[in-house]
Amino acid sequence: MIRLLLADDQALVRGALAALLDLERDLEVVAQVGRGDEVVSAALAAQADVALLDVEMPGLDGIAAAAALRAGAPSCRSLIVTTFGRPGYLRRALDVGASGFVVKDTPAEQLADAVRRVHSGLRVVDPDLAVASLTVGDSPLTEQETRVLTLAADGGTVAQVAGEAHLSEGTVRNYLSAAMGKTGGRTRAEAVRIARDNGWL
Amino acid sequence: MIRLLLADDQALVRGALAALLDLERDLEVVAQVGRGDEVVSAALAAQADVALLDVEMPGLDGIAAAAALRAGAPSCRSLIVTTFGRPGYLRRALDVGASGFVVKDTPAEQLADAVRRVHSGLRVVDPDLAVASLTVGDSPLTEQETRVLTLAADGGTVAQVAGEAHLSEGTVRNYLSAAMGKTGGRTRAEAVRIARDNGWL
DNA sequence: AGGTCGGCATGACATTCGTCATCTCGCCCC
DNA sequence: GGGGCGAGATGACGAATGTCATGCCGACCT
Repeated sequence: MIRLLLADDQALVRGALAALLDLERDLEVVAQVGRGDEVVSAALAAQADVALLDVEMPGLDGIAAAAALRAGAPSCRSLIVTTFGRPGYLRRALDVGASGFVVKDTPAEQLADAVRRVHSGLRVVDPDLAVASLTVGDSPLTEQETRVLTLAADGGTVAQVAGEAHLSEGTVRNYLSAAMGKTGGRTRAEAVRIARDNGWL
Repeated sequence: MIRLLLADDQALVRGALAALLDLERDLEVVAQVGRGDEVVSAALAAQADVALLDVEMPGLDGIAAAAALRAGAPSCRSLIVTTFGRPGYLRRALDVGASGFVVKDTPAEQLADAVRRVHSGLRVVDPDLAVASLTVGDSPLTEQETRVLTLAADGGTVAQVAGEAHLSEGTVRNYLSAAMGKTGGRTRAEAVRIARDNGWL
């Protein structure tokens, strides 16, 4: 009997996944949480074998949660289940010790198999995404560029970003300029979009 | 026995919802599609009573699909099930004749009840969203403003948008300026964000 | 000590943007 | 025919943005 933990911020999806997986004879959902920062404690309390983690979650994102699991509950393997097939997500997830990465586009029948493979120590990776991850490569952005770009992502002015980042206004422009150069975007907004699509944010 | 049609572009979510709803004695999933433009034909072929429609779908979005259902398969009621609780979505969905609107945050147990209520002719509306819809109101943007803002949404420059829209460069700026005024955003990107959050795009 | 390098700031410059008043043209209405 | 009206265009102007060269400073070699 494989003991499962579900982490997804959408209660409906969580419950539906639980229903789907509980249909399998050898699977058992023993915990559900809606926030990333509750994953480790729930995994410990429920003695979960495998954690299904969404990437977009309040508190702690799924990748960070996988890292926390690795540290705090090493016997629990993690399988990232996410809406967005961003190459950077896959790379970061594997870097952090996740055992599997599945996008929500995959047929429902394959999920249980993915869980079993992960539980038996194998790695499960979406093949399309794997090649995308290779062609796109790692994020070319430095830490600061990422930070500034993230702050600028919701459309604030340079002055606002400079204030939030405790940087000079000119420096912010420099970082944004560098980020635009590296992403190939001609505009700040375009750079944000490209970085998002690649999972670099 | 209530016959259900599921429409969601994410196969995993679709399958999971099917598993969840099939647990109920009086519910039966008779069709599943991954695109909005397959909804009507599938509903007719399967003689569905209620259609669960996601908003974000390729081909035709869930709201347009609900409208198409109203016209092409009037005996099938539609229940919008969406990730994003955008007030504008709710309003448009109701305008178009949808019988219910549920966000994916709601507990899984309530979904079956929502389906039953919709089937019996009642309307199901998320109460929080209903008040939000009242306070936010309808989109203040004109058709052109919406179009230009949508084109500008992915970060292109004014010249690009002008080319795609077959408008003068100055006119584009005028529309963007108007859109920023109406949304309250100080920046083009911010206007995009606000319009998106309200479901005006 | 000297040298190099990365993070941050500064200043100057050409574009681009956001704003506004104004003009044209087609359309509807009386 | 005349008057309004809305969509689109134009032009001008100040502010914000994108780009680049340069200066400063602390860290880290050797």
